[in-house]
Amino acid sequence: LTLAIALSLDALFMERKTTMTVLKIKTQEGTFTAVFSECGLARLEFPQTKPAPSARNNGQSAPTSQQRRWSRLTAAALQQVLAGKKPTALPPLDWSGSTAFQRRVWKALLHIAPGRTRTYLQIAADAGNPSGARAAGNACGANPVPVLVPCHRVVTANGELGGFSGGLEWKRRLLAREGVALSF
DNA sequence: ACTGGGTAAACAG
DNA sequence: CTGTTTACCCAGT
Repeated sequence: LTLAIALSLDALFMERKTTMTVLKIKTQEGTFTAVFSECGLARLEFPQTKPAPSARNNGQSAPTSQQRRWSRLTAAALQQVLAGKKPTALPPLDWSGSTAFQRRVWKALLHIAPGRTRTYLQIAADAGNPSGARAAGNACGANPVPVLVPCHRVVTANGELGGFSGGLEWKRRLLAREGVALSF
């Protein structure tokens, strides 16, 4: 019963899936891939070391002028965070499809200043669930816009690094840029 | 250093 | 709804 309802809702969502445009963003650290919807930046991918996995740069619709503007905002913000600074502006973020808990977690991440860290437990509390540290970790792992939404500033309560969707090397590098002393 | 119980959220079936 | 999987935490060995 509930399964059937879930399936039909899913079908509805699939039906109104918006077209995404994919743009490359060059930095000193490599070429990032940004995916824009009509609502804003939906995803940011780290430079791909190996092949070209984002298979679809081909059949995309041309970026709107708005999306080109968002792309410039994204590029500028990216440079600033990579330099260890707080970005002066962010593009609008498309968090559609995420849960309320995830959005609360991601919003809390935006309040962590460069050079500061916060634990999964603290983020869970920020998001309104003090016993949800593990769930907060899951939400961080599902963050579609790493770097700009600084999930790399979240570490474990016992002083370890925790995980990182883009690979722990990136997490270490980003924290080092911000002057965070790493003891691992 | 390791283990086990507690805990929450997303997901597949 | 049940089971499985986590980027966790804490108190015991």
